[in-house]
Amino acid sequence: MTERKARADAARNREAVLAAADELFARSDSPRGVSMEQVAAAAGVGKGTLFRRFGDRTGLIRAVFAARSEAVRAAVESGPPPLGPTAPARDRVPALLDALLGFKLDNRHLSVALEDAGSGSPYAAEHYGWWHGVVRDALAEVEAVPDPAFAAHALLAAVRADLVEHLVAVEGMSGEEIRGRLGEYVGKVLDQDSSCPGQGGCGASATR
Amino acid sequence: MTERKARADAARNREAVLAAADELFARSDSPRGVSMEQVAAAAGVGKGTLFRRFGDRTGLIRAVFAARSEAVRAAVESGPPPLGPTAPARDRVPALLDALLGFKLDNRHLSVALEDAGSGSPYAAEHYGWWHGVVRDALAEVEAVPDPAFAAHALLAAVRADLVEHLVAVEGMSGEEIRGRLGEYVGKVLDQDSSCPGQGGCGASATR
DNA sequence: TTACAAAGCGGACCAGCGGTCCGTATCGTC
DNA sequence: GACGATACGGACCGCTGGTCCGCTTTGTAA
Repeated sequence: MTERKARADAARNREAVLAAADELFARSDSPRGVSMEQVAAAAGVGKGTLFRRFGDRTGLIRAVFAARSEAVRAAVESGPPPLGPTAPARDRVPALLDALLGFKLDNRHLSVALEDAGSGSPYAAEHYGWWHGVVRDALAEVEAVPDPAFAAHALLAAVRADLVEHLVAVEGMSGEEIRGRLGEYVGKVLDQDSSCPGQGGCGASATR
Repeated sequence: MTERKARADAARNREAVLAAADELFARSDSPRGVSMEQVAAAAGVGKGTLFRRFGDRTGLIRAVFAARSEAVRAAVESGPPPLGPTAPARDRVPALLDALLGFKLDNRHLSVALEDAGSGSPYAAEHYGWWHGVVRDALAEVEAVPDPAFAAHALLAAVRADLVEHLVAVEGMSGEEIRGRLGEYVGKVLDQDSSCPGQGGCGASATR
């Protein structure tokens, strides 16, 4: 009925391609170094198949990326605090960014590939729109942030894949280091200056 | 001596190429749509000349970009406050970011072209390293910022060319609007006193 | 003014890419 | 087993960045 009779080989090939592409992107240093022909060969499939199923190179990358990020997405959409929607906004924003950063650290090459995917900017991808919406809405509940939409863009920019890649590969930072710095930075954006008037007023406990 | 006399035609061609490329990138919607052959043709020059002088596509783009940004660079390096080095850091940081944003607004397409220039990430360009250094050093003089190096990366990321392009082209924001929002945002990162109220105050402020 | 190397030029040429196309093999069904 | 629908695959195309080398232009020194 509404169900299209999916052919078995088609489904199998789809999986094979996703797996092969994932593998190749992870292995390769430069995403541009991975050609569609290579992916096809690695998956044991013809080039035509690849393009028919995914449209173009960008479509393939997006599909692989979507498959990989399913878990994080689920955690954000309906997981427990602090990532899930029930968490208080003040806690959720850092958690969201940390989760996204963690994901990019775990899938560096793939993430870079997605961002420089030929057609259109990274901002055109549905993936970005989704993250921006989530972060914006969470920020909107934090009074100290006057412009949630812009702040969301700015914060998300701080975890751009190529920046993360640069910090790791060129500046030699560890994942944990980056997470720490990002946490501090996000905290700075979220905290309201009004809560801490004058200098030296509020000292005391450095909650870690 | 060490100076080789530059041939007149060589210099003339160089200028012609830079001008033609600048023009083409400014006109074209997508930087990838501008081919080296087009640039060569527009400059009235052979393709070989182009590659001999600039090495590769990335080199060309960087050269055009460098020529364009000379003025801003000079203003930052030895201009009057608030952009120049004599300005107090607290005023200079917003000024720097505003200047960079302004430049990207004025040279949107070229900036996007530079960022997605094939070889290497945007972070590999000398241009980025320079900006990062300036912003980092200025931030270091603002006590409220615990990690100038990371904060500089994060702030610079907020004015990435493709983000700016997105805000203008897709979200329909005006240049002035963006400047305003950025100003607010930067202020948020810079403000705030060095200490915070006990409870959940300013995220993790672990001195390492 | 002429002669002559060195510097520079240009466009034919190449390998490789993303993407298309269509004859052929495979699948699911009756 | 037969048959239509569906998916396959790789030859093929246009175009790109980049190379190469015979030819022209330039600056200089006689």
